[in-house]
Amino acid sequence: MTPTQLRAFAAIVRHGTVKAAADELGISAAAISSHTAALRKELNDPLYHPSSAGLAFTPGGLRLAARAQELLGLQEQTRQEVLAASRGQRVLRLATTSLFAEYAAAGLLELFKKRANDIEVEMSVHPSHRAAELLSSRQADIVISPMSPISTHSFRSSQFLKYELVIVASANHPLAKSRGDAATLRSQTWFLGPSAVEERGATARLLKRFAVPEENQRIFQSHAAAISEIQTNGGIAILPDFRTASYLANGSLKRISARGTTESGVWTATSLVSSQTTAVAAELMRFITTPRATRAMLSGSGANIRHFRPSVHVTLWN
Amino acid sequence: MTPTQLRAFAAIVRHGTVKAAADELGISAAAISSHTAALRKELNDPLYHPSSAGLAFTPGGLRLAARAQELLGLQEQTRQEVLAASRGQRVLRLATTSLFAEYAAAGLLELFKKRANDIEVEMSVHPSHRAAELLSSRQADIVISPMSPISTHSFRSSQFLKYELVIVASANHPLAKSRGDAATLRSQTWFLGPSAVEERGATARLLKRFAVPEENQRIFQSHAAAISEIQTNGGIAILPDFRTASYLANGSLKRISARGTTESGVWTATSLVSSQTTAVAAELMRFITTPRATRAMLSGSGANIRHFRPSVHVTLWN
DNA sequence: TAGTGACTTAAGGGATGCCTTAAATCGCTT
DNA sequence: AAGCGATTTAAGGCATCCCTTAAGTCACTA
Repeated sequence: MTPTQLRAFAAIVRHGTVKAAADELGISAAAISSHTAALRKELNDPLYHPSSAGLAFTPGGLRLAARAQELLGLQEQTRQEVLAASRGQRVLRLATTSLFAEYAAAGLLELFKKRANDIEVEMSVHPSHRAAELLSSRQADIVISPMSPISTHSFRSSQFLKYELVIVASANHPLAKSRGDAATLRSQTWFLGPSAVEERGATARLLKRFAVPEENQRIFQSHAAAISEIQTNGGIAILPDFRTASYLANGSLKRISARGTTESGVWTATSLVSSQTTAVAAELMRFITTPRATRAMLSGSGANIRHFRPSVHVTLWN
Repeated sequence: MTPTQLRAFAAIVRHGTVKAAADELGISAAAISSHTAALRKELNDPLYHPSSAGLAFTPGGLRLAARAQELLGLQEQTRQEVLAASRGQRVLRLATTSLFAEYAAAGLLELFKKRANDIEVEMSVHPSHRAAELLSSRQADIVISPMSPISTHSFRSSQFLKYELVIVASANHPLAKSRGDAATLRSQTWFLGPSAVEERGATARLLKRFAVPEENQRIFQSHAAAISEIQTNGGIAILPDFRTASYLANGSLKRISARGTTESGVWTATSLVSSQTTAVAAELMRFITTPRATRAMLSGSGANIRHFRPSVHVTLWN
């Protein structure tokens, strides 16, 4: 699966014929075909075959078509990023869990970016058990997740923000008035964000404590979407305490208080030791524990236009 | 930038020394070094150099480190996907705009997946101008976006859902009571979702019509997050009409009605012509226009646990 | 100052990649 | 049934890749 082979296959896909692909790349049709042959052998799939209406791709061929383009694009992007980096463009790659990304990251990053105006920040969401792997393979400069700090000869951690998850319901929910017991809570429909997919972490502990059956869990693309659902559909949801104030103040949500309806966690930032990490990452490690940073995370914010590129990708399977 | 070179470099990054990388791959240190030399030449960057505390990577080297791992991972994933496809695993790749992904996709896909239980669905969000490119390069089987249907010899479109964007504010917002004029609306803070980043489309038309200055626009990671902000922070937001009913009913939001505060669009599904597309895609093209599908999109839903893998990636730059 | 350990460069051989032309195969058309 | 257009296979030449061993460079240390 060399780049040349992928380029040839991608050209076939784009043009629909081998000949046109050969013309585009300026080589003979036979050369294209031999690249295909190599791919067919490696992947053990015919990929496509001629038919009356042009080429007919096999399911495997269609999968490869999609990914080939992606692989080549990623390679080109890599080239440009390395070039940009050598020209002095500084990048910070931040990996976080979904709850932090949604409720605390925006405020932190907005403030941090003001301090170093030429910096580019990339934030991606991962399950917390990948933290060490992401750092040591250098896929992220800093990982923020709710784990106990790991201190080895290669990692450096600092805890910077405590939070509590609480259970909330809409103001007119029956449970908002009477204290509910565990069985009642378990039988509710729980409207959850992506953090419910994680197997560890505070959300998972809450779900486990109440033994919420899977059929009572509905998961949404964002925590905000889940909260929005309970305001109209009944049911209950989980929210960090520092984001409840405004809802409680304007009366749109009520907090459910029963035994064990809160669960606390501490967000921890981890990076490689300073000799192995970037200057920007070390700077954020220092900054993240300052009171200003804490205030920014707790208050949150939205980004300004033109400087914000979100990317969403969702997979549903069986 | 061949796979072999990337593997060698990734091993150096993981282990921190050339020798250890050579041992892992079972080749000599000189071989590793020659791979590095090739990369250095191609990318025109030294990538790293020896230092007292192990290897010190250049900024470009760190960028490459991150991407090399990703490239290799994507390649391996491709291999497995092609294999799975040849075993009969069926996949539908759906590309949509951000508004559809958040407000209509969940209900549609949940229902569609019930009809064909072994199917895997991948949904990704893209700007609508990439529709044709995504289809013809086979990166997506179906594109859903608010465009006028394109009908050529290679594409097939059908419009399936009309929607209207309306402007909303929290119930206690001053504008909720009095009719506002354009100047008043323009001076509000607009809390927006990712759709505001697009240069065309209904959201962009609304922002343009009121000439909302950029400093009044705050963009959030999801439309739901933006809506949640206006309930406590004042300001106004944009919402599809079919999602307003529940908010209006429980009084948490009010619709702002002034001249030009609505903008309509039609979501259109586009695929390659049936001879060029997959059976699953053709099936969704038929299904999407049925009344059941319409109802499902308008009512929406969340996915069941274990069958839902969201992925978030956000870039902030200057 | 010589030694040591780690990385890089040089040289060389075997294997593979990539492209060409030429021939073969296959499906469709006249 | 022959012709035609398109794809594939075969054969061969040239370049490149990939690995090895051996020598060179450099920083640190005894």
